[in-house]
Amino acid sequence: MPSMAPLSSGNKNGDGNGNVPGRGNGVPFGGHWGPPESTSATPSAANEAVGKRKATTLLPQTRVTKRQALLNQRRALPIASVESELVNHVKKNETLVVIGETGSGKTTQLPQFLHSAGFCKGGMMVAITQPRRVAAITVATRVAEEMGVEVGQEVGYSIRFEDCTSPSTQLKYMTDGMLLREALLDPLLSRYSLVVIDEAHERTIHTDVLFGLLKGVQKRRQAASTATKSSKKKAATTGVALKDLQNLLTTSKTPLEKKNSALKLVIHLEEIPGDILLFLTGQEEIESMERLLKERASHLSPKVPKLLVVPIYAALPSEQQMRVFQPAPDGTRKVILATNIAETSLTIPGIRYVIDPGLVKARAYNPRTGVESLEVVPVSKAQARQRSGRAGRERPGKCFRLYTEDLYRKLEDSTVPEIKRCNLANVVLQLKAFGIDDVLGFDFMDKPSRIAIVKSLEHLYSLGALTDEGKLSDPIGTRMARFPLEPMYAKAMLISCEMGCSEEMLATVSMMSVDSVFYAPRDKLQEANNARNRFISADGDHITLINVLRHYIQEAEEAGAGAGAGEAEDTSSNSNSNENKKVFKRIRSWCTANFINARSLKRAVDIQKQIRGYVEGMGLTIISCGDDMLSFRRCLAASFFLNAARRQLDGTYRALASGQSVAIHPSSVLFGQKPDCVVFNELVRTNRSYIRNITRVDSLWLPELAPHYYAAQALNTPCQS
DNA sequence: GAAGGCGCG
Repeated sequence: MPSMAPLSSGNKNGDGNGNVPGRGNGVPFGGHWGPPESTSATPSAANEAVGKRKATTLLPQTRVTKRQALLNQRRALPIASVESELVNHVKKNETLVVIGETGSGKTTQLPQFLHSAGFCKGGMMVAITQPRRVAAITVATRVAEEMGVEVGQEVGYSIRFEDCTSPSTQLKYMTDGMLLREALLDPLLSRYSLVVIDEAHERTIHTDVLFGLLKGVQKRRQAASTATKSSKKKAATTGVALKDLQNLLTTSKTPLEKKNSALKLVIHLEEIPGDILLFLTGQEEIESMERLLKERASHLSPKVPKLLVVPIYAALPSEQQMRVFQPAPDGTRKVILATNIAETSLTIPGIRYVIDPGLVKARAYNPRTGVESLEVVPVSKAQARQRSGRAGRERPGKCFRLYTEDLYRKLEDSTVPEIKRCNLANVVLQLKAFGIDDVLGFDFMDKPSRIAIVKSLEHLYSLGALTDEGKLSDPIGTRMARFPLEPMYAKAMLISCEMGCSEEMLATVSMMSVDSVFYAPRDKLQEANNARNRFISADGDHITLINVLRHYIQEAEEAGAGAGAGEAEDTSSNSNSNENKKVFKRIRSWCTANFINARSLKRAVDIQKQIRGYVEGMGLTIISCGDDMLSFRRCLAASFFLNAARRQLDGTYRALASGQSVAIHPSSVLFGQKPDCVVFNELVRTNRSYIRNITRVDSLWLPELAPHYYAAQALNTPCQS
């Protein structure tokens, strides 16, 4: 897979005011500083350093002069002037919050300062966490280059499916989720002298759990040893540097008006040439805007620059995603229609104009009903700044905000931390596995609501992961916590091993753990549906997805991959041999022909392989039920009994656990069918409440297979149609 | 009757 996202902090456009204030204990996010918006930034040492870097890396040079050039660049970074001050603060304080702008050198330089200061002596490491995998890889690679070592040696990285470290590794870049997994095996994180939590302002769920956990680790390590320094945390807010950026504020109010304004703005922008980045909320909005823009652009007078409209969102197949990086032909203006993927996850060079309608689709969670939803909500001020910062990275740019200055002032300062907006079942299971029995009393930086935690405890108890005393059960709970899966899927794996269909369940949980493998653009919906019919099972989506995975692996084997599709792609990406390229190409075209998202499916294969290893590591065996899909459906009922729904007299469905009315999602193969009773994997609310990934079951199986949950309920009355 | 913001393990 090509890596998509140049690291944001790799783009050096700081304004050169490189103050890096040290702060005392426990004052995270004590302030935010940086240049005010709409101000011109003066050229600075940091900006000049960018030019030098580009020039030096392009010229063929000897290794020695290249290192010298790298060293000069390092010295020009704002953070370089405060190295000794920073190191002293780290030595003096248990916890340090470092705030500096994008490009000031926090991510790449601070770890090297710590390395020079001796924090990696005696086999100890410094961990630096990142919210995203690509960032962990690119930063580690960059730092290794600066230190003149091979990545994986003194400087390494660790992400899911890829451990690029060795016994000599001293600086270890890793995803925050990966450090959490490590903490399960080594609760004192005894191999690390320091932990640096980068991009802490993003407040991912993993970052927030780490904060609470590290606070406990500090206390226990202090108690265990007063002689050694304990772990340190660094929280970094990335200031957004705006170069000559102006904000044009209009008065649109409703999303529809904003859409029209955005449309008009793109068409009528009489600004000097430069690409436009328009933020929209989702795939559907992007697809309709794409149609509208193309239609209008075809009627434009020849005097106006032509428009090249390029969509980008996470579910788009990667070949199409790559189009945003291709420069527009001369005389053509590129217009990128993006979701918030373009906010942090990928940086598109050459953007001169950003149009920000001020809306974003955000996850919301109602703990009372257990329903997750995606709601279109106003962005926060921090998000608005982040968006405007995507323009003018290389030269002056503009951001057009489609809302009034008054509305901007009313926006929240920052986005609500993720941990307050989602289902906590997995977090609570992990905390229990860390030995934290009092989850309600856990030291969260922002505490989720009591009801959200209690609901998660109830959920885990229903799955048998907790004892009556609320402790992690053994072996069920301890085994569940070891899987990198949602608790319900982890339990499903364990049950399937007893019910003789673990091979099928392994395929199911792998497919459930990735974004939908079916790619269905609006304009080719019929074609996509026809393609899906090749795999369809009348029993529902789970078996349909198993069929997809089986066909894929068979295709890969026929293409000459030997041991399976995962192996095929692994080899092809690591090798340049023509044979592997051919295999890779054939699998790709099979995916395209079947409207299958190759990236998602590849990921499912990787997960399948990883989970298989975990199951076998527990001494359990993976066995297939062959064609006995009845057994498998019974196993689905036994596993997903909390997510069962029955058809009502009026044709709607009632979710049995919450009692709420739901409908079968149009993406389900059972859409349009009228099964009496189903189990499902997701309950999402959009215009109405939909259930997704559904299998037809017999309602009598529920009290039979989950008597502890259904014994009291009368399910033996047949549903009338 | 008609639809999937972004990540991480």
